[in-house]
Amino acid sequence: SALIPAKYVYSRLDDLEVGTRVNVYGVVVFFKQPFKSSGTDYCSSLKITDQSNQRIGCNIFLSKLEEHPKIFQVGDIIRMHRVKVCRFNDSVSLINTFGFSAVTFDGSKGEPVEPRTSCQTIHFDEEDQRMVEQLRAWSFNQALLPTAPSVTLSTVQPSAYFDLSCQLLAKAPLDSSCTLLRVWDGTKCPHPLLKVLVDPEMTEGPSSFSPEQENLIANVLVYDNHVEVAEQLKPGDFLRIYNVRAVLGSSKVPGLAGTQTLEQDHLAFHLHRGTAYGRGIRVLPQTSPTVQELKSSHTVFNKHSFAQTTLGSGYCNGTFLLLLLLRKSQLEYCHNCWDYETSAIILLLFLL
DNA sequence: GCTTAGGCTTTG
Repeated sequence: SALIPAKYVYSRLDDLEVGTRVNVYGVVVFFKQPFKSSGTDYCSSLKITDQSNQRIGCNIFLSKLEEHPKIFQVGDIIRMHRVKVCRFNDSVSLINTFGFSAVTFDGSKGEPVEPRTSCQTIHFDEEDQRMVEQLRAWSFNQALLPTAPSVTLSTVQPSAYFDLSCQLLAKAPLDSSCTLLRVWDGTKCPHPLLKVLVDPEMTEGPSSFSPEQENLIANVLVYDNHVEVAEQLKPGDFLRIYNVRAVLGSSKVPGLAGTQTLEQDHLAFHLHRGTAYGRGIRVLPQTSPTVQELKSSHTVFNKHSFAQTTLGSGYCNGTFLLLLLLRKSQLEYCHNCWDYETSAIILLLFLL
């Protein structure tokens, strides 16, 4: 009867028989955010392991992005129902089949066991609770979770590849294959940050910020396949940008008909084309520990909250810009500097 | 309509 709850049996990863359809639990040791395949679906590519120490590759094809497993970092735990065991070359891999479902969990010992899923009605019982806790304990002993503190704008080393957790403030397409994401994480980068000149008309979100804010904002250039993902992002979103590269030195920036000059010795951030090394962008939910941490440990999100920096309309907008302009002119009078940003503010004042 | 990808020796 449909009223009898399903009892799921989970296969160990060293006990997968090619051709069968199984349910599995595993710790994520590698993953790519869903990307467009050359077929009709998005593909999530990941590798998992369990107490058997086998490492099994999985490919999940689903047309709807929201149905893909919500994997945020290596060490996350994933449960998959109805995957087919395949053989590719000489190794066993898993692929989703009809009725597939995936649920993920934070992999840290002691964290509450909260299933992450887009599905409203998931099966989750005491056995699942136990499975997650056992995998967490095992994974902790195997040191499968990243232990080093995450890299921030204040600790990033030039020429490093790293995962950046941040808030998106504004974005602008620079050309057909490159989009600028203006982000901050609440920390101050010790290196001067690359400035990018963009057409305010093309910018989503504020097109200028106070000088104090500008000092905290990193410009991330995302290329090719990431442009499409960037289009879906909204200013205010919390993001993790995977395998972003910090580049110190001169940077050629596309846009404004190629007029942007090289800026020497500024730190630029690039998300290169492709999905190698897990390159990609993910929106983090408000409930994620990372977002909670960003909000609580860095007062910048409260002091200069996004709502306050977002330009409204009419009178308030004009007042905000006027104050911004006055503050800018005070700050810059001694430098005898009247930059593009100031000109843009004046232009906007006239338009309002 | 029943494939798609099958990490990875990055770099505008």
